[in-house]
Amino acid sequence: MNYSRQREAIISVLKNTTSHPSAAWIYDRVRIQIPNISLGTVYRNLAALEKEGMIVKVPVGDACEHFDGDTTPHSHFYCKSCEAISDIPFDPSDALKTAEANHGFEVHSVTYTFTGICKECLKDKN
Amino acid sequence: MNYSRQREAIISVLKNTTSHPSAAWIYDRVRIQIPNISLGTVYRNLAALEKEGMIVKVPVGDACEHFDGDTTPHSHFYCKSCEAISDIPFDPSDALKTAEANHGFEVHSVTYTFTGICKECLKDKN
DNA sequence: GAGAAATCAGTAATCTTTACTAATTTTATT
DNA sequence: AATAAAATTAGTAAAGATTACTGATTTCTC
Repeated sequence: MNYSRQREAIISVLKNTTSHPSAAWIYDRVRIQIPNISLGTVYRNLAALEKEGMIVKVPVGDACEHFDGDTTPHSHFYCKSCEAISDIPFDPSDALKTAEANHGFEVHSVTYTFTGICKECLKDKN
Repeated sequence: MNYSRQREAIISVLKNTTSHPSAAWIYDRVRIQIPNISLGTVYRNLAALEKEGMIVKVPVGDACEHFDGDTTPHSHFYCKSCEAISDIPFDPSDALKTAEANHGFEVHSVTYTFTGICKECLKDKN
């Protein structure tokens, strides 16, 4: 993989947020530095980085894909109300070993997603 | 929610497969019974059934959404090679309790997705 | 059976993502 | 530093998934 300024900027955006952003959000951020970057470039690089294991996809079941620059073992919480994705320090790696041992799969990653209503949104309801 | 023949057919398709199908797949199946059903009807009913908790979304990070008629606690394995989604009898409900207790979220569901290469695809490689 | 509410079929529109192409940038080599 | 091959990009077009809309049909309640 050759160097590119665009890819560096995308990595930098992803490594400096905990918001698990979509491609569109990343595009908006990167455009501050590189105003004429193409949305296709963002998508292409996100796919390449995911393939290399440098970033992680976080599918939560809303309209679009989300990405995470933090590849250490942890879990996610998706709020159905405000649609935010937050981290939960829950290491799923034990389950990974169990799955490989019991089912014969070659497991590359485990995504553990909790869905519900977050603390802030619960507050707003009362 | 009023009765509709279309919704019954959709539920029936979902309850009689373990393949975690997409809306398009469900549409094709239901059309055998109801040839002029509309794709929009399938989407609308899937959303309504999911809201009611009668079915479950299974986001795996491919192009489209998948659905599961089995709402009992279990987990999923997504094969990156053949793109099949299979069940794993891994009950995530303990983790749910942990998340609620430690983080104050109101957790509605937990999605535990393993991603990798399934047994059959591993066989094909050799 | 009649009226109100819910649902539907069919179509159009929207949104996300991918594909394509000619131009630019990077890398390796001299 | 100049050069050629390979990788990457911007910009645009196309594809695919999902939602929105409208007038007609079906379901429910009385």
